[in-house]
Amino acid sequence: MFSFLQKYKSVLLYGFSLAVLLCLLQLLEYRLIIIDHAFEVYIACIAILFTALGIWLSLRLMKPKTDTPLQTIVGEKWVYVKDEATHETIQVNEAERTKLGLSNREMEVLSLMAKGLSNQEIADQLYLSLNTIKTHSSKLFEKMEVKRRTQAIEKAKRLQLIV
Amino acid sequence: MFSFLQKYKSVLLYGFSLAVLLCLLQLLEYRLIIIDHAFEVYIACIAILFTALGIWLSLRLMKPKTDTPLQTIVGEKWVYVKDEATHETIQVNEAERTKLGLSNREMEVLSLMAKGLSNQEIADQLYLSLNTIKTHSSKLFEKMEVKRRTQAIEKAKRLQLIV
DNA sequence: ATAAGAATCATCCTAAAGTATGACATGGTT
DNA sequence: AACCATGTCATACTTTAGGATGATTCTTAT
Repeated sequence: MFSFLQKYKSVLLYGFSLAVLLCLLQLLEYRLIIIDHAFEVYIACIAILFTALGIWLSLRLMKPKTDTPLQTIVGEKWVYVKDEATHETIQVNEAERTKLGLSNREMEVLSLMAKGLSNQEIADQLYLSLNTIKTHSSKLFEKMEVKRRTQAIEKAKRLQLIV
Repeated sequence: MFSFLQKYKSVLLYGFSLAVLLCLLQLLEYRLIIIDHAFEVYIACIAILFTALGIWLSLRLMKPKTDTPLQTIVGEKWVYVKDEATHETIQVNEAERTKLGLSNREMEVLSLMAKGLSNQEIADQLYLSLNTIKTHSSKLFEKMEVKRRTQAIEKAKRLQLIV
């Protein structure tokens, strides 16, 4: 019963406000029926009002589909980590990281990837060989079950492995 | 004069149909005023009609030109999304978009890139040639002043061009 | 009516990314 | 001591990405 109300609350609200509006119109009707010439004005008012209602309604009904975010995760462990590059504390989803079994270096490479660096640039930044970065990224993709660095970035951001 | 008609033809059309509708209502009015009890029905008809008009109007005015049909977007799972330009995928930060001068197709390609798709997958998705996607992405990088797709994704997310 | 931009596709070429495999060193675990 | 995960690097190879340029069609704006 409660969930029913929850689910259809918007519909009920629309219905209710429509009813109220109609009641108001009824009231107006008896007031205006005396003034014979005001009829057209009355009709015009109704027309405008309900046009507006229609617009409002459609705008309302269009929106709700968009605000369904991907991550509404509850009850997970969050860890605060200091970022060497920017010295900012960043939130990382440690649970997902251990689940995927990503090592420190792999995380480091991943976050630099997400910043848009090429493998060569990552190698320069970490004072490593290009081949090493390739190895890391290959293992990374394997563990994350993705094929490309762009997929890795997308998944990492979605799982809040990186920020 | 002709271009004026061309430009505002939709507005004029709306105005014209509204006028016709009102004339019809006027006609109905004189017919129904005799049947005293049908007044409420009359009002209800008007209300429904104009609500519908409002909905129709707002739908029309919301999406003027983008006639991109139903799209299938690949990720880890297959999701069917109706891309209407105003919703989730495109046009989050319109100001930045126009500042960079990104076209509709470029935005579309950009958002699919950010989902982790390869150029070939994007081409398949949009029923376009691989070469076309390459052209789009090249122009995209030029306009965004980046060198790689990962940089484009990073910048696009930072500027909220995409979600 | 013409110019401009958007969208499409092609070819040729280079750079970067990604795969596969092997090797070696190190630090912690059993 | 033997084992294992991690990290490092290399070679060889395939695939994908990206740049440069040109051409065509279609819509839109001046």
